[in-house]
Amino acid sequence: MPELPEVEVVRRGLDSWVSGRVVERATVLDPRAVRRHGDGPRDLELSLAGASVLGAVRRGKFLWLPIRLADEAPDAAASVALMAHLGMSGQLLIEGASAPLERHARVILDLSERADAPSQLRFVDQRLFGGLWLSPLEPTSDGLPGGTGSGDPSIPVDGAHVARDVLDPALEAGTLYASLHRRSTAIKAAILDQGVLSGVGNIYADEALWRARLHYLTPASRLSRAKVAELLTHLRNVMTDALAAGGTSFDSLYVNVNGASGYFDRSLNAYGREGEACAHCVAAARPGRIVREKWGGRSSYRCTRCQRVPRV
DNA sequence: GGAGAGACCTGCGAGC
DNA sequence: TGCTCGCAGGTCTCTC
Repeated sequence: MPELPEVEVVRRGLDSWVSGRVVERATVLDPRAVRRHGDGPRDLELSLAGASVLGAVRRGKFLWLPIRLADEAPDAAASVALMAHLGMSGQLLIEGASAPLERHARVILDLSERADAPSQLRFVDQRLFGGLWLSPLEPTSDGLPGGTGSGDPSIPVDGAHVARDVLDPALEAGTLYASLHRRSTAIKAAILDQGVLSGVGNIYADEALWRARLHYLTPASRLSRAKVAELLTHLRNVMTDALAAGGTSFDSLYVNVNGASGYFDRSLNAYGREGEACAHCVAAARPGRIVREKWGGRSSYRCTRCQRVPRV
């Protein structure tokens, strides 16, 4: 399932294949994929027709394409963003118009001709947790670029609630500590909260907590400033490692814009390793094993020995 | 305002 | 063989 590294791989693909092109036609095949567009699928189709794509930006797991609408001046800055969230199973694929339509294709954008690039951007989503919609751009609250891939201090209204993500150099450990220090909730819930820091999903939360030797139920407010800085470093490292590997893929649900899967799942130490020996413990000749536990409606993986249950 | 639970959604595998 | 059920999980909404 797409998390921050996977979304960044997709963003880079969109930036190279879609930026500078015009949407000649938008076709919504399944209205459920654009349900977050308040004015309905027909309005989305009409708004996108003739719009120019000016880039590809990401904050956390939210992607957006700043666009200039057809009725705006050719030199005008983007006033609106085409938002995209991949949810659990979303894919944004660049394909030729003659390529067979995917079973779960939901939206098709026909793009202006470019000799070296296919002509369609397709949004494919099996489970429909993701979607596309339009959102107006507004200035960022801190005057900094809105996200990765942008030099422009603007952000979509629908992305303004999302905190800066793990790979954003503007996110500082001190800011994260101040945010966590106010929370009595479990550390895993805190780092999954996109309003605290963005881009962390279930897989990488478990991996970073394993690297930091923290139990997922440890109260966020109990972490020292140094431990928060260490956790942020682990989060950044695990994301960077995953990005270098092209993302994590357990099945065909996550692919880049060319349809290729990543291979970081082979490097995971906690997530999906139920019953296996913990790598920390193997190195220290201890008997720790990875267990899977249900928490918050989803699975959490931890080592029984180096991620012990916190004392209440 | 913070925290937790439930809903959304579909394909797959297990169990009967 | 075919049916039912549980599971996977990011985000939003609702309730307390």
